[in-house]
Amino acid sequence: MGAGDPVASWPTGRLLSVAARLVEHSWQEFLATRGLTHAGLIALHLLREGPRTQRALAHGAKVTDQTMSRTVERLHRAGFVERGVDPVDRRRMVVSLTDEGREVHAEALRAEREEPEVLGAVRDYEAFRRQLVELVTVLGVDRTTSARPDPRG
Amino acid sequence: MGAGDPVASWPTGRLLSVAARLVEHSWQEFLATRGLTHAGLIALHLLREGPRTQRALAHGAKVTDQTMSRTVERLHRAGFVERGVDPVDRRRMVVSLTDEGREVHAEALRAEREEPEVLGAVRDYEAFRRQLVELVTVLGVDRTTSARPDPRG
DNA sequence: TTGCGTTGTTCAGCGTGCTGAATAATCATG
DNA sequence: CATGATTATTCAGCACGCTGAACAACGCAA
Repeated sequence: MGAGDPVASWPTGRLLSVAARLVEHSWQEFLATRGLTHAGLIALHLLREGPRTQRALAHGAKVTDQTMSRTVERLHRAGFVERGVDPVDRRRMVVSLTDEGREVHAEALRAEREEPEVLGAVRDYEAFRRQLVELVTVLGVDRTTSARPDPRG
Repeated sequence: MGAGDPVASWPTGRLLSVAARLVEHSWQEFLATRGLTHAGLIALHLLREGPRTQRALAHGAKVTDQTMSRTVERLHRAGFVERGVDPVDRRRMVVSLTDEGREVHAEALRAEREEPEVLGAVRDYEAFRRQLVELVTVLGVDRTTSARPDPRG
């Protein structure tokens, strides 16, 4: 029994963090058996409508460029994405899905739809999600390397 | 502008994870200037009513023993906790707050109360928190090393 | 063309989570 | 008392987030 700790007294950030871990944990088996990870899955998701640069992926996933760099590298090692230098701007890496990547992402979407079992714990699930989306949208305006508040003096 | 990524289509686990990061990020300055971290703060919080073993802390924080081991080690290095071997059971490490630890925790509590600015993004904040608490409570029954579902045959 | 600021990616290093495995102390048994 | 299982902690190693810094390619201006 999980006794003795009044979770209700935790700061919201910690609640979110623990909730995230617990929910993502329920995906571990699915992901592990496919050689995929949470971070990778979001990148795949962002690539579903066509190739993107790493920076675009980082921005879309709301992580830093550095983090996305490693995520893409991992996805590439696993064979889920292809990377190539953008001929127009050779600084850029253009990332695109492989067939395997597209396949595993489709499978994840299916599993996602079929397994909301875990979230049965939440009463008004839709409202809860809306609030999360709102929070992420408002706070997550920028999560890139250059996160200066005011570039102009 | 945070454009081009329909956050609303993300899986809930990822939404939680990003929300957690964004909210915790808003605490970074406070924590960094005190040589404290998110993980450490929860441990301090759990110690406010007296000494605890590391395992108890891990259980309370819903992390593994291994993770708590490092967290406590860091807190100790920073001078916020004292560790000692339990004379009754010499396997156990008994962790207790130092004066500095108690002080910084009190300060954090104050700051927490004064700065819900960030969460202004959430409409029904109290309901949101209740849902989080519920989620964590239901899913987070056990997060220890020994996570066998049913010890009895 | 040279020079310099900007941009896109990567490297280094740290904190926090995990799993698996080692170690040490305790408990339970013979 | 020896033996083995359990318990509490730690070590090793990985994933994923961050910051700071390095680097190459681009863009613009002199």
